[in-house]
Amino acid sequence: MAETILVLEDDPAMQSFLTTLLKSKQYNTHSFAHGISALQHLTEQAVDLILLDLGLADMDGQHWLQQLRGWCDTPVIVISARQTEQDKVQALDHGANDYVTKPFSAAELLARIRANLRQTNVQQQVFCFGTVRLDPVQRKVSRDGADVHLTKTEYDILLLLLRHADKVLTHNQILSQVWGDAYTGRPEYVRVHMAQLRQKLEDTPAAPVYLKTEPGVGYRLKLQP
Amino acid sequence: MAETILVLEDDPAMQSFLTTLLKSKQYNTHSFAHGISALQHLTEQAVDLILLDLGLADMDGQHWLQQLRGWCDTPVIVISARQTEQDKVQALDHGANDYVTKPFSAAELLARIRANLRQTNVQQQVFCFGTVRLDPVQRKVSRDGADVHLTKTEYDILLLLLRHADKVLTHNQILSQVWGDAYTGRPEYVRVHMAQLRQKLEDTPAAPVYLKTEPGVGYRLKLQP
DNA sequence: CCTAATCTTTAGAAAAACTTTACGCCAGTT
DNA sequence: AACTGGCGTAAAGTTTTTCTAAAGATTAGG
Repeated sequence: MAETILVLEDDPAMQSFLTTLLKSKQYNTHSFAHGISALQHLTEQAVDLILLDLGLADMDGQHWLQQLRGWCDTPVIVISARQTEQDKVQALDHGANDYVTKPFSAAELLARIRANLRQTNVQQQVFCFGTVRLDPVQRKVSRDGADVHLTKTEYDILLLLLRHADKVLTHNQILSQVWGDAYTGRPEYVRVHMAQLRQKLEDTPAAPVYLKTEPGVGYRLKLQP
Repeated sequence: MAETILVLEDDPAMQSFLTTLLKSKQYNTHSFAHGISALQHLTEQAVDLILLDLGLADMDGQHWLQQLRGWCDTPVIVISARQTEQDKVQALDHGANDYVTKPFSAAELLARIRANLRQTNVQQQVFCFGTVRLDPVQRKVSRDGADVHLTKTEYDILLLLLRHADKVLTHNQILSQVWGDAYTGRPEYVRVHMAQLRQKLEDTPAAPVYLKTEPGVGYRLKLQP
């Protein structure tokens, strides 16, 4: 499953360079030129990593970062032409996870992206809840020790929920991660497949203990009943 | 509570510089010149962060890192005189969290240390008042340690009040933020849901201590009773 | 102290959201 | 060409949430 990276960069040439680079490595990208619209997007949909150019036109990048950190822990890599020590220290203390100065090499940026994504994905081999186990390496799911066959869609949804265990995922987050951005606004797709997952994984599908509905919002996978 | 930093560096002058710098910032330090002894130490005692000089005499730093990552997730900041892109990419892909090239500024190194320590301490923002806690990441609310179920509207109102704690929010501000601009002028919507919130969160809903009414204006959430 | 406006609380109606099942289509397989 | 499994669609039935309305309490102002 591809990770999603948000790019906040107001220079069109640079934005295009970054998105092309990221897409060539199979990342999903969401690009924004304005701080406001990026923040708005993040409130609606979580991403796995953020690339932030400090030199934004509409607001100060440092200030943007500070604001974001009030409520969001997503890793942020700052990209900036400014090389002074003070800029770096300030950005890192405002919550940046890494700082890259222009000009930078594409390979180094990609490596730093990988390093920052890695620490998010808790290097857990097997995900568990109740008697259910999901092994992402073997792409296998079992319940009470017996293998359970999941379709690709079901598996993708379950893995997404497990990667964000105990958090609520909105219908649109699930749709865009599993089906693709073009499918947002079709919550019924998710519902049908959630019903299937409950049939296969819950003791009492009609009264689910782990795969919980959050009416009006989305779904949450609870690790504890 | 001071964090402990392990320094693996075989140049005595550099090691001394680093430990002095770290101690001046109240970090505990454990210094090693040999990869083997550092590994040995780590098996016995966990540290919060590792500073690794790639130019070790007794073994290759890249290889040391690779070995460590087999069983240990502690953040590693690599320090190296080698500036080539290939070295950086390799170290980051072997599990380094950050890469600093010599010569570096002390302030920048300290800032990067802070940034890397920060992401370990899962310092997720949580809003609190009385015994009530709201975790915006998990979208969960608890009271006296027990989960409290809030509907979407109730949750949205509470989060809005918490984001503007101790300030008065007018009915119309709440309506436009939670329902949308088209709903201003219907204060009764807010009232019914505020009553619900009090039922769920206040000890004596009829005499609220936190969710206060400002007659004629709106509501205010007081952080202190 | 009286009045009008504002507010709390409850209950039930209405709306929205959700679950579940069934069916037809499509792609890949036999 | 028929079979199969997986998916999207639709519809019926259920649950949850929200809105409405009304009765009683509180507040602000004269």
